[in-house]
Amino acid sequence: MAASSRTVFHVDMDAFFVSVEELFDPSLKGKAVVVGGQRDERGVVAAASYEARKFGVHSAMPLRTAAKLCSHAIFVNGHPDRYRSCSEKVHAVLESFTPQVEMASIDEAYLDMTGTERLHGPPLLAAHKLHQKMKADTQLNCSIGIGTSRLIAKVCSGKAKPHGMLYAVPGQETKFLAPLDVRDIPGVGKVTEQKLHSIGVLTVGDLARFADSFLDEHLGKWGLALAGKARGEDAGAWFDGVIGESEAAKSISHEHTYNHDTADVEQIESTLMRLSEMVGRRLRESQFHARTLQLKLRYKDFTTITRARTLETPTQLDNEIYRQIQTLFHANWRKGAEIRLLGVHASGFNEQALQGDLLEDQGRGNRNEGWLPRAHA
DNA sequence: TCTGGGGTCCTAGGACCC
DNA sequence: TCTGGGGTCCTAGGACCC
Repeated sequence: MAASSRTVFHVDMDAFFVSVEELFDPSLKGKAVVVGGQRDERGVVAAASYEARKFGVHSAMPLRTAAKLCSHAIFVNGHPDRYRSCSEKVHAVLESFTPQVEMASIDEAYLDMTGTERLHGPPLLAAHKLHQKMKADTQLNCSIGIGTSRLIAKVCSGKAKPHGMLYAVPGQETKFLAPLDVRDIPGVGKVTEQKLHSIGVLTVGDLARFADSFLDEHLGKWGLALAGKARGEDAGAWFDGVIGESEAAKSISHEHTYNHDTADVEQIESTLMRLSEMVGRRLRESQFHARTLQLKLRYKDFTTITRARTLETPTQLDNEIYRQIQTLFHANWRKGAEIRLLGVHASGFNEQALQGDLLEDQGRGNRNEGWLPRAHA
């Protein structure tokens, strides 16, 4: 068992956005810093320094709330381009350890370190070297979780923060998971936590008591997989699947929240035009054509609707995108009602392979058989 | 204290087809 | 005469993640 098990690293950068901002402005170091916008703006916290967290500030919290909890905090606008370029440096460091790197987001990655012992030594030594190289090459700290699956490694990195490492030894997974709070499991948010509590499940170990049919009924197939994992089984694709290159994007979207709600048609249409152009530009950059276009509309009272339209011919043209979005808007807007947010979303890229140049899709690997044209019956 | 923006995945119902 | 069953596509909404 242990001999054949995989070694998965989950590498998670510590307070990534804040740390990157500190590189650009060292005077921020050691202070309460909130990244995401100004203290009086509509918006939420994208990241908070550990100093700010002491005052109860955390990500996803409204900026104005953060300002009340921690009035001396320094508020900084986000710089996505800075984070992207730092993320590329992080990626390069990881690739120097193993080619099997999968960036799971801008600041975290899974590494398949199986079979790298001769090169890097046992897991904890390899992790120590990674810590050091990361700091040397990027000036950033990371936390490292080590286990036999993505799930175990991810849970470990969460427990290792900041700037730590944690290794769940092969064979001990069930024991390791059992006492954990269900909320420690990635994918269990507020809603699922409440559902689990209501049926008496507080820890991962508690899940083992329930029959599969019951879990399937109440939690769906994800809960089923988690329970399997809690019992030490391989639980399928996400938990146990191959760690490879990050896959191509499946959707592209842009949205905008107004600082002041509006029902002004000219203003609304110019926003939709701008969002359509942003989506179109990114489609062309990625050489995607989208089949499905979706409008998102959020009213003043936060009620939100989405309306989609699938085209016969996929597109990447600003004008075509805007025409569809504009039509959807006028067919669905409660006329005169004030709008808080507008969004334009493009998806259905796979089908493009049917119309377009299959050669373009070479090198994407052969796992995505779904996008290959089916043989004509 | 009102609640961003960019994503992924899942569910559920209806249409449609065999 | 009271009504199949599976599969796929599409839409809308929602949970969740960083």
